Formats: sequence, structure tokens, C-alpha cells
Amino acid sequence: MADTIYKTEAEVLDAAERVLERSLRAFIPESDMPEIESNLIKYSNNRKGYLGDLIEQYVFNIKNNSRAESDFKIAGIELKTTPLKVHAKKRFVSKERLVFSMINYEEIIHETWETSSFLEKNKLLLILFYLYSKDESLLDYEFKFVYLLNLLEDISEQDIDQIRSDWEAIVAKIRRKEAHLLSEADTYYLGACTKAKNSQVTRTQAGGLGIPAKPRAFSLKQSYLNYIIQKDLLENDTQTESIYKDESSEQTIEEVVQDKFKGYIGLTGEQILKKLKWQPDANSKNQKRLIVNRILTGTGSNKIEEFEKANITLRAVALEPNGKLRESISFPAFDYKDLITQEWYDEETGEMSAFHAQLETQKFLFIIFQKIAGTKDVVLRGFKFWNFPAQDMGEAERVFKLAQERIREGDYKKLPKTSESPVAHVRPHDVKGKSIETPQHTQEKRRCFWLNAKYIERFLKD
DNA sequence: GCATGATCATGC
DNA sequence: GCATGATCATGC
Repeated sequence: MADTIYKTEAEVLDAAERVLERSLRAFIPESDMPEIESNLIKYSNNRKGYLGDLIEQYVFNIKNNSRAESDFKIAGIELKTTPLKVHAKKRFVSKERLVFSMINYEEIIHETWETSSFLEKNKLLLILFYLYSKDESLLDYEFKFVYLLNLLEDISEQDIDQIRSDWEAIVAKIRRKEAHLLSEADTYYLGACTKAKNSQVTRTQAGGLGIPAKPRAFSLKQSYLNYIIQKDLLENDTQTESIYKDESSEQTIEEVVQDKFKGYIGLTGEQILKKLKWQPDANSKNQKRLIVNRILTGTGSNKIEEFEKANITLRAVALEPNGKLRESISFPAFDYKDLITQEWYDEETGEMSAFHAQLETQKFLFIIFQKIAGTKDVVLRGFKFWNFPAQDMGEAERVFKLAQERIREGDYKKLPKTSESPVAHVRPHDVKGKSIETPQHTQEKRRCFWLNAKYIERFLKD
């Protein structure tokens, strides 16, 4: 049967919407099943690519040929399939980032955003969201949403400006021959995520003599995709507040934050409260955090739309009067039995351990206060966007694996201490007296990974 | 002064 | 009620 030729977006969309609340199996004739079943066994390591191929063939009636061009040549649409998982409160969240084409380090340095191969290929996306289940054949994944997304028209101007700025930041790093230092958390909405069958694969970067770099692809961050799912597809009220003044603002996230804090840097806590004309209920311990929320949103809300989309975690830190940082930075408590099953990086699926994912994808916004000697007050010194540097990832991996080893041995007295690594350690993190079960069926207090105070301190200096 | 263990306050 | 971010307490 000849390929179907699609002439308009509407025709493609009509064809796509037939999959809603159904799975692929319903589209495949019985006679083709034996071959597909045997392919499924053969391709078990690359199931996602095969899912896309099957959709093109059986849902859209297009034979798989060159994938370099747009999937629907005439309509100019790029087809994407991406997994969802169930979430208790939000119904569905994205299981992964949305991955685009590979970054060609040697070619991309000659591009501009307007002429970029990224924009050329991906400005019009047809995204099929399916509900993933690890026990099911991919033929039985149920499709939940079909979304035709025109990047330049459907995404707000602010967000597309930010995406452009992200693209430019990634390319600038590649131009500096620092492709080996790229991290998904370098940028806000568009990221450069790793993409390789195994972690040994490397690519030559621009300039020829540079250090080999991991292959990476452009991706829309999982956090950004989640926002699209909640707002555009589920039409949930996200209950977040934008930090932008109005829709015509052309600033990046960093510029908006800069503007918000400008009038407050150098003031004491007391002066800031006066300026905000606001008094918190009690002299509570998280007063600094409440002040920061107030400065950013005006209302004190702590759910900021742009921070959720970009996976930015806000941390208020207090330097000592002498400029030292006393407190380390904590991560969520881990479960011992779960932790020893995690792989730092799963070569087959590309999945990361929780700690690795936090370091690779999370951006921090540190709001830096300094204690004033002899008083209880503080001064607002400034702020710093930061993400875990790629060159320290190996050390984080070492601490992670050390923790796993000691847990497997049941040696809870010897979990990695501050003195064992310049970067990270393991320490208790729990409310009083709360214990959980270990792999050895004993009870242990809950613990988590921390980034050493001394390690963070040097990034907070201006 | 620092490392390590322990706990508080808040919001979901 | 619990997880999370923030901070305190203790001992060397």
C-alpha cells in the first residue's frame, strides 16, 4: 500500500487522534503480528525507537525511511512519542524529558538560532503521550494525549525567548570547546541531555583538539513538559505565580530575578521588612525564606511558575559574619533498600539514580544572607544561580557508590563522611526518632546526601 | 572552627 | 502526618 500523503496539519491531527484511549495493538493486522513480536524481542534495548516506527507505519501509514527529514514531509511536522506516568495529585506527569535531535558539536557552532537545525526540524511538533508501564508490551501502552505544538506560536513569547537564550548558552559553551562540561542543568527550559547507548561513547567536539565529550541532544526539560501537561492538556490550575511583571517583558529568568532583588541587596532583614511593609507572624526560623518569597512574588507564594518549569530549587543560605558557610545543603532522605537497587547511570535505559538526576538536572537559586555579628539580624548580600558542575560529577558518583557499598555491608556507622570527600557526604536527615528498615531488616535513622558546606561556599563568593 | 548528629518549622 | 528545607547542639 502506498504511503499516505498528508497535505495539512488538520489531516495529520485527525489521523493521530485515532489513538486516543487506545493502544497500538488495535492498529496492527493479525498477519503482521508474528514479525513484530519477534522484533520486540530483538529490539528490547531500543523499544522507544521501535514504538515511533510502528506508529508511523500503522497509525499514519508511512513506511520508515530516512529519519533525517521531517516525519510528515508535506505538513512539516515532527512526530514525537513520549511516556507519562501516573501521579497521585496531578493525575499524569511526564516520565522523561522530551528529547530532540543530537547536537552536532562541529556543525552547530556555525548556526544562529534563526537558522538552527533545531528550529528548522522541531518548530512544529506532534507529541503523542502514552501511559508507560514497565510490565506491559509497548503494543499495549494506552495513548492519553495528542498535542500539536507550534514552538513559535503556542509557547508564550517569554518562554520562547528563554528557550532561545538556553540554545545560545549551550552553543556558546560548545564554541568555547567546553562540550565535555555541558550539563542539563546549565540552562532553564531547553537542555542538553546525555544521549548514548553507553557511557563510554564519546564524540569529537568543535575545534578538533578538544577533549572528547559525551553525545548530547537538545531536550525540553521534564519539568517544563510537566507544566505543559498540567496546564494545556489536563487544564489543571497550576496554582503558581509568574515572576514576570507582564506578558510583554522580554527578560530572561535571570534578568527578572536581578530586577526583583536590586532594591534589597545590602539591606538588613529589618530594613527589608520595613520596605516590604510586612511583618511575618512570629519570629519564625524560616523568616528569610518568607522574605525571599515576598520579594519574588509580592504575595509570599512559594510556588513560582518559572522555577517549576525550569526545575529551580530556591535555597536561602546564611553566611557567618566572617563569610564562611556553616551549613551543608541537604537532599531528600533516601530509602536504604531502594538506594542499593539504583544505578548511578543505567546504560540500557539512560535512567539515573535519584541523586545523579538531582545533580544533573536541578538548578539552584541561592539567596545569600550574611549574619551580622552580635545581633540576630542578617544582611542580604545577593543571589546566585548555580548548578552542579560537570567536572565534579565523578566525585559525586564515587560518594554515591561508597554509600551503596557500606549500606550493602550493613555498616551504617561508616557512611561517607564530610572528611571523605571534598564534595558530598551522607548524614542523618529526619524528625526525631523516626527510623526505617534496612536491607538487613534492622532499623536505621533516615539519612540523605548533602553537598559539603565548604564545597558550596566557594561558589557563593562574588 | 569544624564535623557530625539531631531537631525544628512549615506546608502540602 | 510526613517530607523538606533550615538550623541547632555537642564534642573534639
